[in-house]
Amino acid sequence: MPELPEVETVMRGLQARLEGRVIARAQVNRPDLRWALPPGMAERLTDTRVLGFRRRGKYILMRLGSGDTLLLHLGMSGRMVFTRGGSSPASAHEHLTLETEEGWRVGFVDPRRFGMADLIATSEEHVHPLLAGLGPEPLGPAFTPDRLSAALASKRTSIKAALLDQRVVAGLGNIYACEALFRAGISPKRLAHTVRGVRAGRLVSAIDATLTEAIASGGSSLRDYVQPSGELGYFQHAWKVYGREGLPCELCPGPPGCAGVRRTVQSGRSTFHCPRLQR
DNA sequence: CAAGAATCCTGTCAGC
DNA sequence: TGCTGACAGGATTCTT
Repeated sequence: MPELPEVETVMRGLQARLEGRVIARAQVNRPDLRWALPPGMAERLTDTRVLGFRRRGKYILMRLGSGDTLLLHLGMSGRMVFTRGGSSPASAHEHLTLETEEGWRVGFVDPRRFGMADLIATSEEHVHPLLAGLGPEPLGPAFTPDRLSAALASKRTSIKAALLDQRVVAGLGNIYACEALFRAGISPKRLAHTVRGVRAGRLVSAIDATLTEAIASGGSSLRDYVQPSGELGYFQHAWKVYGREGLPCELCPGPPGCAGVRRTVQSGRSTFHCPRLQR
C-alpha cells in the first residue's frame, strides 16, 4: 500500500531508530527482487554509520558514512519490520536484514517482490535512472499550479492516469490520486490538459492537503512511527471515496438522493469517484 | 512519441 | 474445509 505518506512514515521510523547508528551486520536472504540486489551489498553495508535519510517520491534514501546511499522502494507489498535481538528468525519474505550494534534488527519484507533495493554512490543519487526522471515533490515548492498545468498540457490521457505518472508528480499512487481528485472536485475521467487555471490551483491544494493529513495521521497513530508489532508505516486511514463503491461519499446524502461512490477502471486500475461532486 | 495492455509475484478474500 | 478466480496500494516493458 505504500504511497508517499506511507513511505514518509516508514522513513521517519527508520530515521528514529537508525540515524547515527552503526550497521554491525547485514544479510541478503534473497537477492531476486524486482531487480537483483547488487553483488557485495551486505559487505558494503557492514560497519557503516547511518548518516541520515531523505525521501524522493516513493523512494527512501539512506545515506551512509561509507559514501554510499541505500536506495529502497517498497513496491506493492514491501514493509520494514523492527525486531529486537538476533535470535528471532527472519520472516518468510525478509529479503534484506540489517542489525545495529545495539541489537536492533530491521528487515525488508516484501512477499510480492515488486520492491527494489540498490546501493549507489551518494554523489550519483541525482543521476540514478530511477530518480532522474521523477517529477516534482508534491509537498515541495516546485509543485505549483503553473508547473502542474504545464506538465499536463501535452497529455492526451485522463487526469487520473496523469497523476499516476511519476514524471508529472512524484509520490501519488492509486489511492491518493482518487482521494485528491475527490477533494478537488475534479472527475478522474477529465482530460488532463483541461486541468488548468482555477482547477489546477484546486488540485495542487487538494494534493497537498490530502498528503499532509495522511502523513499527520500516520505520525499520530504510531508511536515513533513504529507499531507494537515492529512494523513501520501502515496506519489506519479512513478514505473518503477509495474502496467505497456504492456508499455515499462524505458530502452526499446517499440513496435515493445520490447513488453513491462509483467504481470504474482506468488503465487497468480501480478508480473511485463521486459523479455528483466531481466534474 | 504517447497511451494502454501485459507483466512481474504472492497473499487474501469472496463465492461455490 | 478446500478449491478457484478475481483482485491488490507499483512501475517497467511491450505493443499498438
